[in-house]
Amino acid sequence: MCIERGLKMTGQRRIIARVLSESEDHPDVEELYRRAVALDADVSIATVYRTVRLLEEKGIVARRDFGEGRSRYDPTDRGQHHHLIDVDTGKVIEFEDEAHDALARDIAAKLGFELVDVRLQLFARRPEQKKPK
Amino acid sequence: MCIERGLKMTGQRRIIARVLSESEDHPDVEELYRRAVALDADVSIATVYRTVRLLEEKGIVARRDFGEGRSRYDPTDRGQHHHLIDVDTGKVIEFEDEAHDALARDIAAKLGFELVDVRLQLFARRPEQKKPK
DNA sequence: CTAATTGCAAATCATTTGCGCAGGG
DNA sequence: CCCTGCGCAAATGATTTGCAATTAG
Repeated sequence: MCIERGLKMTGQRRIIARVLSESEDHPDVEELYRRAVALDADVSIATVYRTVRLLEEKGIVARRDFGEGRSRYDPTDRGQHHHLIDVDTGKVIEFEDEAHDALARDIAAKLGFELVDVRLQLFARRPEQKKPK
Repeated sequence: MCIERGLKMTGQRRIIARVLSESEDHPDVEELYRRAVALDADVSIATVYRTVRLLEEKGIVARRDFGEGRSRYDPTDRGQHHHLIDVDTGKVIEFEDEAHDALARDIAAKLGFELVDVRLQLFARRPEQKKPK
């Protein structure tokens, strides 16, 4: 899936790549490290950082920043998508929206630009359950 | 403009508030500190951090994160707006878009949520001037 | 065999915080 | 006068990096 990109396929890279491709959520490096160690103890957190950076440069994973001070990652093979963050639970929901992407392209064009990438994050809450403060 | 919020109006806060309200761009703390010192030497970077956090909690400034690893700030009296980042120059352009905000509300509603906040960033480039690599 | 990769620990970077002192109300 | 806010320097937390040992191709 990512072997033929000029990277040596080492044991730790294999593990980290697997952890990433199997993840359905948006783990941070600490979490990736935990999962990797659970599969094979021979990984250091430094290698996770290095690998994740490498995969990001190669376009295999996307780095996300939800304003928590650390980065989260997810494989790009899930397709271009955006995020809705439940402000009460912190849960992240992915979604795609054709109409939105088209609108984004239009907005950029109107400003005289050609769109390269869009980052959209919706912070929201479930309406019914009023949080007692 | 922000005095009656239960904050003591000290000299350094006055300076930092002025620097912020006069800024047309999105300075980071380091930059705010530089500008503040230029007006009045009696400010420490720690105070800039403290003040900026305070003003953010009070809703007087907005914290932005353009994925550079540090936060940038701008006064909220400029209104709710989004950002287009020129990927070649790093320049940030602000814009508003009614249609987009409505669409965002719709998307959240469709997912069963009530929108609290939207963060939209367009990464784009000017089409004509091809950057020589 | 040789360059790429790893682990570890030390180094960075942005940001926060403890503490004794100063100043606003 | 009292409590809040300040400067300083040390503490934190995430991420990066130098270096010597290890390994993929």
